[in-house]
Amino acid sequence: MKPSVTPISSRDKILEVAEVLFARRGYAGVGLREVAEQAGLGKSSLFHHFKSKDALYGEVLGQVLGRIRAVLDPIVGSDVTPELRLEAWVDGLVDVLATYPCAARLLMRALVEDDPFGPELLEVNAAEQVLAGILEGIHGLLDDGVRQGVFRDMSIPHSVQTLIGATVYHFASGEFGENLLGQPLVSSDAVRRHKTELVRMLQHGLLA
Amino acid sequence: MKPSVTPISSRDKILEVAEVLFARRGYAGVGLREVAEQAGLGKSSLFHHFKSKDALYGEVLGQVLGRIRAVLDPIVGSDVTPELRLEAWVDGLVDVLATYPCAARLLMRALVEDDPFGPELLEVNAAEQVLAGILEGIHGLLDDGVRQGVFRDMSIPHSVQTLIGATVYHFASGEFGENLLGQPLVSSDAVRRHKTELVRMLQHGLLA
DNA sequence: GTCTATAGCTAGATAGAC
DNA sequence: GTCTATCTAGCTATAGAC
Repeated sequence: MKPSVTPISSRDKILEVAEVLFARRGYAGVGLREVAEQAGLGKSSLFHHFKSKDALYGEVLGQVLGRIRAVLDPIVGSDVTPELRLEAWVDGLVDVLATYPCAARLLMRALVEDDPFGPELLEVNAAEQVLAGILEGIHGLLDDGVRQGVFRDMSIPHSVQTLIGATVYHFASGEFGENLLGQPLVSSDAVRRHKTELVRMLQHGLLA
Repeated sequence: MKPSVTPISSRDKILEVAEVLFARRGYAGVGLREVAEQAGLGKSSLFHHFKSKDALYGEVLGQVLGRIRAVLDPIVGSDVTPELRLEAWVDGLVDVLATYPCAARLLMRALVEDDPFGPELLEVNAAEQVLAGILEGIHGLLDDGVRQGVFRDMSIPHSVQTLIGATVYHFASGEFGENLLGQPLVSSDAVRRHKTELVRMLQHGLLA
């Protein structure tokens, strides 16, 4: 019998704990000592797997963005009306953000940074590319809808911003959001509710 | 003749530069050495005006939240329909975020923190109170609208989150948002457009 | 691939002269 | 109210033994 928990490589373990820590306290708020401790390694051993803190951060970000893109790409490429595609896009994004609770915070932190992705670094540029792909997808989706007359005329960039804000921020809001809601952000009830509210807002606004 | 630029106290100068730096790089990303330099003081002199970095951060946050609340409180207390009040609320919030470009970033960073406001500290608790007041205002506004039948039935906390995300995130998105829009976030054109898009979304959603 | 040791620097905060 | 000097502790990163 194989062990029920597959042992993972040190590299993956580092990525795993770094993801949690960067999400919780941001790039500058995390020291590699703590990452190493939680990964069960000496601090210096990190540098065997990642050549710098920036590189580690870039890989963490790229990994998270990759998971998101893997969910959204099939949706924007699917063969249904823009209206249904948008609904599925929101549904998929909310699901993936609720599934990986670090994702929203990492992404929100990155988007709010001055220089969104840090230095000119291989790992970092890769992450940027993935994000660009995601944006292209939702931009194209909205554009389709407008050109087919399904969506009203709109400023697509502003609507993309609104979509990001309404979805990513919500799951990035941590304790604050949970206090507001009175329940965990990722509880199945809260997730369902949030989807409903978003879709209704996108379809008909707030008016009765 | 008095000088055209009123000289400000060291204390105010410190708050001024700290606001910019905390907004740009977050609490952990800013060192007091840099704050002191930009304020034209030695590092130790900061501790004469603020007893710790936490206290300085708390005051910066409280000041910014105070400015926002000063704009929104009269609006939620005004004597018009919930629909018009919500429109004015969005209008006012967007204006104040566009007027003080640090505000959105500081606020978004604070909301995404684990522990939204840091340690149990006098200055920090004050900031929390101001935020609580702002939230109470918008909550009451939405509640009024629902009870009067002007707004559809909704989860008010989720809608508050969506409103925060759609407004605060947008102005906190810095370079990323400007690249997406192709123009400065706070240009009068972009601000006008964003207001229009938000109000239309809140009123009628995206559908044609 | 992991370790100890350490370099070189910066952090927040304090003491005490002026 | 501002300064210099200093403390302790943290940081990223490297060198080199095992």
